[in-house]
Amino acid sequence: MRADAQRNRERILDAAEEVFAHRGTSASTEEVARLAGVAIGTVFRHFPTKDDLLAAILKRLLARLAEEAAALGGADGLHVFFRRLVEQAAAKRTVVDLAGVSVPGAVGQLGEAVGELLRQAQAAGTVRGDVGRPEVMALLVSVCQGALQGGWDMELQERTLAVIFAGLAA
Amino acid sequence: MRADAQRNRERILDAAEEVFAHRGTSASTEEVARLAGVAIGTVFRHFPTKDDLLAAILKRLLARLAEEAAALGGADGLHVFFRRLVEQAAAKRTVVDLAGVSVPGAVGQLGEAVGELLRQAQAAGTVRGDVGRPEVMALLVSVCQGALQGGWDMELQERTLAVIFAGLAA
DNA sequence: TAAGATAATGAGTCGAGACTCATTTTCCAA
DNA sequence: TTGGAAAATGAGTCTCGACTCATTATCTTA
Repeated sequence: MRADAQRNRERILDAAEEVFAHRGTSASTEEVARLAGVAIGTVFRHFPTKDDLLAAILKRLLARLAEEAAALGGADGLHVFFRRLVEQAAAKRTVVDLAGVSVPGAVGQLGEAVGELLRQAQAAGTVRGDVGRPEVMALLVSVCQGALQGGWDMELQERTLAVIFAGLAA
Repeated sequence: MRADAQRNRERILDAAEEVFAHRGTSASTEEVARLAGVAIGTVFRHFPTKDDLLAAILKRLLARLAEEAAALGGADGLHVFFRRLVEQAAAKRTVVDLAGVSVPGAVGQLGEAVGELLRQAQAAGTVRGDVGRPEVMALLVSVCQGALQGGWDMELQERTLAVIFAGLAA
């Protein structure tokens, strides 16, 4: 791959992440191109359809989250991760909007990391033993969606998470 | 209002609810007209913009939910309502998609009804006293969103709600 | 029942945004 | 350097869906 192509690909991904985070996935490809400082044709050379572009940034986002999750651990790693995700969701739209797009494997990777956080929390006695990974993932997704939608303030976020943490607690 | 106009208005609302529930709010007005057995111009005579149509069915939906909530009560009325909402969300998309549209008053009405359910549950000792209406509403919205997105099966739904109920429990 | 008001019709306008491609520019290997 | 392959450009095409309006049909009241 030529050097300029590589560079532009990165720029486009960065711009897309920014634009879609603020305006939602219905923002136009044109706008992404403008922010990336690139012609629209260039965007479509790298990502033949808009969905390809969305899938690419979703993959990046999920990988990044999985990495973050993997870096945490201990008794309250799961709690920290929960809180962090919700904060991101409230600020940006991307992760949440993207649920329609499918990126084989990427979700699984995040699931693994969350599963590990859950295991550690259970080992530390912070979380009940009979809670499974699926419902933790479901709760994560739900709360992100809710936070995005409702535009929660800090207090509401705390109170809502408090209920969920209480439900998870041993 | 002429009799035919009244009849068509109802047909359009019913059709819109059906169409948007299945295909999401991005379904075309054309399709609503087709299902209602009416020309597209008729839809726009009754609802000048698509948003007006969306607002109208949202208002109906919220009123219906508020009514349902008001009809419940007792120690586990809140739990029943939770479960019912989540089931609806998993089957239809409308309520959830519509979060962008605003219908002054309608949400407040639902909030009242849920607040009453919460009060009764707390009086019966089924729910902790320090839980407030805002976080209950937030949880409701979140779980509906999550269920819609994730296409939860029965088991996942139960397990997820179990965590939340445990968090609410006294 | 007939006139006039109200409503329905649906082909057509308009704008937006995804995507194309002939042309021009940039890179890089020899 | 330079030739040719790879990439970028951006005006233009195409589709889709919201919305309009001149015309036709239907209701209702006197």
